[in-house]
Amino acid sequence: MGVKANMDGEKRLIQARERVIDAISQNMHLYGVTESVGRLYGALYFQEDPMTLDEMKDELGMSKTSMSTSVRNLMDLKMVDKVWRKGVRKDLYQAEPDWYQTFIDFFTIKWRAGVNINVSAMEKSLTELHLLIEDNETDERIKNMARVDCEKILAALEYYDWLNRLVDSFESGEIFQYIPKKR
Amino acid sequence: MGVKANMDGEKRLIQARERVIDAISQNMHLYGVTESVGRLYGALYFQEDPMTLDEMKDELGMSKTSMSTSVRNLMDLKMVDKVWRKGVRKDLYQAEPDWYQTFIDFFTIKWRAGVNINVSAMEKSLTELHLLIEDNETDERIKNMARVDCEKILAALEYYDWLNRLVDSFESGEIFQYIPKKR
DNA sequence: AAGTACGTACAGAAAAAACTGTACGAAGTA
DNA sequence: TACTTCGTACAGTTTTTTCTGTACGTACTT
Repeated sequence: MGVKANMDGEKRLIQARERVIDAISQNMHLYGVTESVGRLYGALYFQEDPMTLDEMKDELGMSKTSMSTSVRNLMDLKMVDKVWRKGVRKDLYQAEPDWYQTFIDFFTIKWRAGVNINVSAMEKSLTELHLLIEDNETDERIKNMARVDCEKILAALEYYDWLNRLVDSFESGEIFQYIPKKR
Repeated sequence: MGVKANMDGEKRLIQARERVIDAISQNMHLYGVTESVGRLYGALYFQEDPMTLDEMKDELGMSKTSMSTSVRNLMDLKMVDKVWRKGVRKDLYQAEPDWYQTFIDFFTIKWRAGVNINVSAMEKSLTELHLLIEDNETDERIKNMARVDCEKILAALEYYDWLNRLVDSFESGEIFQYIPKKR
């Protein structure tokens, strides 16, 4: 078997990987993750061993600084873990291989953040609107607008309660009772 | 009741709205939607009547061009509908008020797009990897790597099948059997 | 048919973000 | 203790995205 054939085989392998990595990063980009960060996750996913920052930098042809921030980004999303290996001084990172878990972590993190932002703002505004409605000084027209706004906010809060319960069922794995992993 | 009190009431109302609108736009920003687009959705949500592009432009203090593209953006996400009103020549837009539906549309659109991107890339690469494995010319080391990659891709495809079924349960409303709207 | 209002394509300007290189602190090594 | 190695904070640059103004096609009005 010639060297040429090997080279070719390796090239074909890399190309097949690259296509999938591109798709992964495009996909992640849909949810506001940089394509570079997505490619890094893809590279880590296919890499057999955990990688150091320097290896990532060589693999993606980017600066070490970028690798540092990108990998931290992925860690925040729980898509990558730092691993320890005896005798290795550098930090090692590996991709979380369980995509079910990755999906759940990714969205529960974001959804909970969103719920928190919105619920606290809405509760605060709701209180203010009630004060406004109960205030005798308030113009009747304004009162009516405030009442409508209260209704809208209450409807939204009800939805956020639902979203919270959805997230709970993701986190607890209860969702897999309803939508099983394997058909 | 003095004019001053009215003004004040209106200001308080607007402030309460503004806080919620900010939270909404921050939230939407988490998923890669521009903050301006988010604020526009928020404005439409609280506006009692459907709005024209010119009204939006005045409300947000931005160009009409931006309103045109932003509102189209929101329509693509099914967060805003164009409505028709007798005798009104301008296009009118209103926010979809049902947040359950908005949530479902938003994520099913994105998830389906992601599934399609990834599944087609993975199937193509999977075929190529199988050819590589079956090719006698291929170096054994490469074959082994290809086998590992195949496993990873198959695991991912299984996950995408699950995601597709999850999306189905969102679209059909079946999810509300498991996670009911009201407690 | 001429005039006006409306929405959007497009090119360029402004703003935001992603990325890099330098510098430095922490932690290991000799 | 002096010397490396490593990771990241930060400032500045590059790239990308967002936003605006102009211009034009369509459709309504007179």
